[in-house]
Amino acid sequence: MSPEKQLTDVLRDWSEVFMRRSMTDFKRFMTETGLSFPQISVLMRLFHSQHCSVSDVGTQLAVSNAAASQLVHGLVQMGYVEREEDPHDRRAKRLSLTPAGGVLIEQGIDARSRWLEGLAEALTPEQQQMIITALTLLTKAARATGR
Amino acid sequence: MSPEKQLTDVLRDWSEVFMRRSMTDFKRFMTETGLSFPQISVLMRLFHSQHCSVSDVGTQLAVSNAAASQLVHGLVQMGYVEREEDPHDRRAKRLSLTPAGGVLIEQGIDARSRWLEGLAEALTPEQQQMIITALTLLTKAARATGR
DNA sequence: GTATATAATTAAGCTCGCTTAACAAATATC
DNA sequence: GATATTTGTTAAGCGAGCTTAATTATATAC
Repeated sequence: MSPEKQLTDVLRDWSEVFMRRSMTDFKRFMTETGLSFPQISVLMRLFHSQHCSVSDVGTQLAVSNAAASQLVHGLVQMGYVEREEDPHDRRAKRLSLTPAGGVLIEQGIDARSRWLEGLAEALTPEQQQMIITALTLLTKAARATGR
Repeated sequence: MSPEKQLTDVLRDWSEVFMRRSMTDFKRFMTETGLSFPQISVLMRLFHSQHCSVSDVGTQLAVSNAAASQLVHGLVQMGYVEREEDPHDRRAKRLSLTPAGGVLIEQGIDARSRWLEGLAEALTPEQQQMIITALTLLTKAARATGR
């Protein structure tokens, strides 16, 4: 078997395990928090880049501004998101997570981290080192090919 | 920085890149096929284990049997799923993908494979070899810790 | 200064997928 | 063989999220 084929295979294998785990984790997170997929998407977006606008959110979720606005409205009422006027453009709103919103998303991230830590524990230091090097390469390559 | 911490960090980094890519790919797949998230979930389930029942589908998607039945009904009408009587229990139906349904899901899988292949090409043979070894270890560890 | 474009919101209406409840048919249980 | 359980389906109704269209307020272009 060619190395390329072999690599694609192990990548696909790993993807499958990883995706399955992620999906079940995500579903659990949804039921635990009572939030929907689009709602969590918005919170994640704000977690990674604070102070974006309503239209930014709409663009990223590929929905209309109206839908984004409604979504944000709900999250504001739940106390997870704050809206404030953009000082440079008073038409626009700068969105950000409230402390409660931040805590919520961090809890989701922590859950995954714990799984990853458990994974690390199951490996010898040499194996860990190799995986660190390998994943660093892989991530770099993925970022380079990403749009 | 401890190796465990370092490993968790690179894993998280990789997760982020991988998840972002997967999400956008999945969304594109949804719009291209015109299928919803639950519909695709059903097809995926049938792709990985043919001949399961309606209640199996409901259990896996964590919805009622009624919802599963309706979902399946729609997919049958679209020509992606077949229902046939279970020979051992005439109450139950054995579900399976039609050829059209199989082709559809394979297209989705192929799209991801092409991305992974692109990744492989960007690496030297030595790097590829190391990643193969590393990911094999990681997948094995992940399967072991999986519930 | 007037006209046009942009940011966000609101309202009305639609589709989906979910639920519960009622039901039919086949199977298990006793 | 009578009763209870399981499997799947249908009907009615609900809520979430999307769309388009209309509205308001601000910013930009000429």
